[in-house]
Amino acid sequence: MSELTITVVDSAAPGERTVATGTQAWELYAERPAVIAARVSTSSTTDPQLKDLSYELVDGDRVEGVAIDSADGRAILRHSTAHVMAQAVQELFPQARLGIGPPITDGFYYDFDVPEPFVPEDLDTIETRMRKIVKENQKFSRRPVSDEEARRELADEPYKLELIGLKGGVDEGEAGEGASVEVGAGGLTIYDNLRRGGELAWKDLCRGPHLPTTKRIPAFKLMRTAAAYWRGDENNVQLQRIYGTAWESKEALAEHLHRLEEAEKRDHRKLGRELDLFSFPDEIGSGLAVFHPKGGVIKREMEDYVRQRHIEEGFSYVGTPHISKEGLFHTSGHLPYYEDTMYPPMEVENSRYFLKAMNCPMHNLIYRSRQRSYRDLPLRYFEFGGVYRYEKSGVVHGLTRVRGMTQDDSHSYVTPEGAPDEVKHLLSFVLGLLRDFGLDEFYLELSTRDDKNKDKFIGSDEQWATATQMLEQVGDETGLDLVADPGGAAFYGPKISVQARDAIGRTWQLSTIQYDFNQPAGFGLEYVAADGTRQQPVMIHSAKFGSIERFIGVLTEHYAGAFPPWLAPVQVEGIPVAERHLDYLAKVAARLRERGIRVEVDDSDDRMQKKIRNAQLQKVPFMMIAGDDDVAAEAVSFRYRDGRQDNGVPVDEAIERVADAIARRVQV
RNA sequence: GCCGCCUUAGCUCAGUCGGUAGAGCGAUUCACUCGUAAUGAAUAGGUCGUCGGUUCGACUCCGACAGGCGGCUCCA
Repeated sequence: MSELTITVVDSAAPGERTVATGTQAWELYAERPAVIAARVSTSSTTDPQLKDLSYELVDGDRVEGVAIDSADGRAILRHSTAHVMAQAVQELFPQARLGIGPPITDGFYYDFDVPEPFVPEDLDTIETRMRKIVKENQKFSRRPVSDEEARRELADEPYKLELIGLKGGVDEGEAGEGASVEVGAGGLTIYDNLRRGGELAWKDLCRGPHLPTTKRIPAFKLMRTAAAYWRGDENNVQLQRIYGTAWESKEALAEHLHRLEEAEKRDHRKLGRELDLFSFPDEIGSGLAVFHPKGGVIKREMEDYVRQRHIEEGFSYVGTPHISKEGLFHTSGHLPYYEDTMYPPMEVENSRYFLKAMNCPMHNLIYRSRQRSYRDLPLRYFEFGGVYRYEKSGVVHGLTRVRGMTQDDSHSYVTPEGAPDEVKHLLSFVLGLLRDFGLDEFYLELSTRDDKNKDKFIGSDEQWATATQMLEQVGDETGLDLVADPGGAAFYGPKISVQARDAIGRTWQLSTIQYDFNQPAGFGLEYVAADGTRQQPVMIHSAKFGSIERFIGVLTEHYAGAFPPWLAPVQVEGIPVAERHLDYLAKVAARLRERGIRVEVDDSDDRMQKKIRNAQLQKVPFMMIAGDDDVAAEAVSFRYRDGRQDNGVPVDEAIERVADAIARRVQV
């Protein structure tokens, strides 16, 4: 039994004191957890319930209490729940062999090798068994073992044996955030689940830490099953994975499930149908979006604004075709890397044509169409380029992962010395644009070359180092968090990408700024420098939204379909109280239309309450209602999406109010 | 691409043991003319995803394909 010291933070008498050591401490902890006032957050110390839920963090021989509602605490809770699940699975399916079972964001999973995949009913059975194990209050008992002992004890677990062989090299935490649950690093440990009286119920090779006992799991639920490749490699066998979630209280679990429901309500695929924005007809093909009139409005408004902003920032709007002979993609260097993600080529008059998957090669040809001087630089091209990528069938997802998309693609050609300024300029431009669309929480990601697989990337060590360093510096200057993404670079150069957080806290990779020293070489791009010599420009790729389709999907979820007025497909819905007010509203609507405002008047024979409901469900920002009182006063009555009302607003003022909200691009 | 699940009216979904189908919403028509989230009635609407197989008979069982969903892998 390892040495154990329990330290206590007493809120009444500040300072730590040791209350027990060794076996005595273990017993004290297991039997009377509430006695141990653990090191919990200020808000929790007054809550006896939370105190009771605090648990130990095993770090060598030292034990500290940690609040169960902290990030670390939840990770340990979830990992412990994963153990309980694995125990339940092995009790019910003795043939099941164990993979790994780490905590992830909001939950946990455990992988199993089973003869038959789990069916939904199995989850219920497993969950029931888990509740029994929790109720039994089994003790998680840590036991350091030698390699040999571990091999002997886990002889039936081939995957665990493989992990032992990789001691120190496998990190279960890799699969998600939260506690890093390394197997091995400092010698192996086995966790025994002991029933009352010390009878061994189950064991697992694991570094821990865990809760003291299973009863300390307050609330959990199994979510779904899925297949996953062993150790994440598609050449390996697929194991059956069960996902679950666990929380510090029943309430927290309920809140989590509620959040999932809310997220589901804003799913752009659902809203896209309900708001009649877009569809994916089977007849056209997977991942190929069709925009309906209302989605078309959003797309057009977006594109118009984005085009205007690019022109203001010194870009020239260009246009290029959707297909090209294959030679172009050889010149650019793309073909060997991406042929399997391009649609198969078509043969025409002895040439092979590809649907383009990127626009840069064509922009390079515009650059090369005449001689360029250093005085011309930076030269900036921009277009909405339709590109097609033959994504694997299993990855297509609504508008966020499609096979045909419109990239807001731009390329800046600069002198090598001018590159840092250009990147800086692009970065601030991008962030400004995203803010215009209501996104204002960001962090940056710096994607660099994978130094272990240098052959996957073109260019010299020095080129990569210089470019990477430059991007890093510019990224740092924004003051935003800069997260490293080793190996995530394009084959032609490193990139900075902007990750934006949406209204419910999810992050999306949107803009990318990519440094490219390779395509200019491949295309033989040059400019005449001040000294008359020919020099090679640097090319900087940038997409502000990645793709228009994807961004519309993200915005739909961000706004939950309630687009700000300037983007709303219908900006004003005219609702007559009775049929006799229709003519009056039609005249008001005509005046709105003169101002370029998108207005509809509901002339159906529904009751006004129903019309309001319909407009509300369509998330129209302004409902303009007119009845006898309004007609008499030459006024209208507003109802907004949040239910606010504003009665008897004079027509002139009402029109200005709507026009103003649209012009200012604000949310209402 | 891989694993599992799913596909019935425009939408959301029922459909028992293999004997060719139902509801609500929506649509259409009629009546009602109403002050801030659903007025009432009637009518229409289906090769049960597609193709093939088993069967006297297939929405139902089997297979292939297409599309979708959840993951894995991938994401220039």
